[in-house]
Amino acid sequence: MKAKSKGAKRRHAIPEDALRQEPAPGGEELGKCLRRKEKRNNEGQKSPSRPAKLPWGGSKDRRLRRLESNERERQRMHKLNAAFQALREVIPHVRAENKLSKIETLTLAKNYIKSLTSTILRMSNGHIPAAEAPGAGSRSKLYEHYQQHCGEDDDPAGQLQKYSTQIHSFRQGS
DNA sequence: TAGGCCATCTGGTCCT
DNA sequence: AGGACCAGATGGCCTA
Repeated sequence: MKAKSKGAKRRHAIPEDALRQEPAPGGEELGKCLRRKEKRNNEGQKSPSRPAKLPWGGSKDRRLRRLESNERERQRMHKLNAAFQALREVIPHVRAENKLSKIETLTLAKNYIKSLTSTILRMSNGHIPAAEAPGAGSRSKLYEHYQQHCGEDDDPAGQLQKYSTQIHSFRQGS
């Protein structure tokens, strides 16, 4: 994969002032958005059911709400990215210099969980102590869950190998 | 230069 | 009603 040493992020959050002022005449961000929207509106409407709405065409109040909504969306995405970062940090063998992409992180995490699950099952012969409590079935919930999601023919012993192979391939790709 | 990845904007829909 | 969530669109940055 590639090194993601992006410099200063391209876009900047719209300053607080923008929430209270008319859009700056030369406001780059706003300008870009307008251009994009214009382009989109000029290209045939993809969803005829959607009435074509003019960018910032509403009232000042509508524009203000849009900007606030953008800010919330930004914050939401930042939280999502923080969660991705936290996930990267608990997956072993993450390359130190090259950040895993989101898709890599999810794929690796999935296989890591699978490999851990198969390891636990192997070590406990399919019987988790907690599941042996009165009222619990003879097969652990973990085992049932594993069978349900991994399938009977998905060799549990192969999960670790699969995970290791994947880590290796990610490393090679970097 | 093409392709991958990402941040951001945006409008629709769902939920509280 | 307003916020959260989602998916599509767009453009910037980076590497091969």
